[in-house]
Amino acid sequence: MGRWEPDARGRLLHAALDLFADQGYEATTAAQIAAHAGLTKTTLFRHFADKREILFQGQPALVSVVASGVASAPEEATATELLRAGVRALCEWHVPEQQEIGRRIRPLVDLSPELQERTAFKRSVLAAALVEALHERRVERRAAAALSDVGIRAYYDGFAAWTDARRDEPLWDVVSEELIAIEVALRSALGAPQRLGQDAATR
Amino acid sequence: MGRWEPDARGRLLHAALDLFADQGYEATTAAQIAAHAGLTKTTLFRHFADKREILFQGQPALVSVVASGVASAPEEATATELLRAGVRALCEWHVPEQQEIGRRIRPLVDLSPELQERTAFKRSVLAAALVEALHERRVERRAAAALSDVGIRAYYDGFAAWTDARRDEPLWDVVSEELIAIEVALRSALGAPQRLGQDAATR
DNA sequence: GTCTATACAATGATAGAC
DNA sequence: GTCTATCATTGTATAGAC
Repeated sequence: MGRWEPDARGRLLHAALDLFADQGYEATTAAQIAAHAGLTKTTLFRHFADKREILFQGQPALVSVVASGVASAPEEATATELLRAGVRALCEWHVPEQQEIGRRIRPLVDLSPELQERTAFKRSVLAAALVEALHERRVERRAAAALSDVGIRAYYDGFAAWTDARRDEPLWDVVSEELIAIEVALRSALGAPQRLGQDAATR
Repeated sequence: MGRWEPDARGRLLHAALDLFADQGYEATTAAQIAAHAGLTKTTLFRHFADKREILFQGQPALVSVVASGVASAPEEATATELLRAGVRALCEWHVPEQQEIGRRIRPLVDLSPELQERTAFKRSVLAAALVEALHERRVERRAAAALSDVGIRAYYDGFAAWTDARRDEPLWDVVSEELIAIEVALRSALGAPQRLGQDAATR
């Protein structure tokens, strides 16, 4: 044991979640968060580049997770199989504790444009990493880009559904279903043109 | 004529572009920009919510542009036709002058995480608006979401190609080609599974 | 190697005068 | 619509403490 309480980052995260829930994101100052974690503002900014990053800690790792997920797929994998491998790796990186954290973060993001901005940025960085990974496995550029959008959407929408669900279903189960559903919907929308407003299932 | 030079927003934009090109985005203060436009910092922030927004002025309009583009498509339009109508409306909203402005903004964004963040946010807001518009035209939720991603990607990538090109081709021509190319690539990737690493065109 | 104290520049908000 | 002035907060930089 060192001279300081351990896990400064974790304490800052929980202090932030508590204070944000009480006062809202904007009304809470960095100094307040630091104080609640038994630290000073200076130390907070030694651990996190900015106030928002407290809530997104760990996410930088996702870029390499998705990359190695795709890279380690079987040699003979098709483009959609490579996509599944990448998205699956993302899902398996998450530990059950993040279900609870995600549940607490969501309403904060919904109320704060600043947090929405950071979310959108992280998503775009992750999507770009997935495009690169697919392209390196010889998926053509445009296909890689479009498939990446599909996979990232399944991941985010699936993650939201997962944090909402009380059951402790694995994240990948939820996202995998979402991914398949999107692929089906897209194939049908892009395929033989169908008139809308009719129930396609009845034909 | 009033007491002030007209078009404060336009003057601020060009002052910002000049100073950013010289000193970089971060090294340029809001006060400097305001001074170069013959204004004060206070007035700058009356016109723009923050420093970044100087470069993105006008873009809030795109949300309603894409919505009415989709809404005013023919009754019998298919999902992909609705998508094209929305993206086309976006393209036709842009005036040729924005080709030059886009050319000057891009390198700034490439160097500034802060601007990348704002870009990603605008993109996500636009994509969400497109999803809503498609859904209101009875495109199923997941198909609307995935098609929106395709359309927004075509729009952004096409816009980048358009600003790079010296020719004065209409933006929609560039984006339309991109959109079709993505649809083709995606249909092929999602369709009959194909092994990679072979040239599909030679079969 | 992590924490703290202090000082500092810049953003962005606010109140009141012209 | 613009200006002056003041202000809290973010985030940085530096120096040193344990």
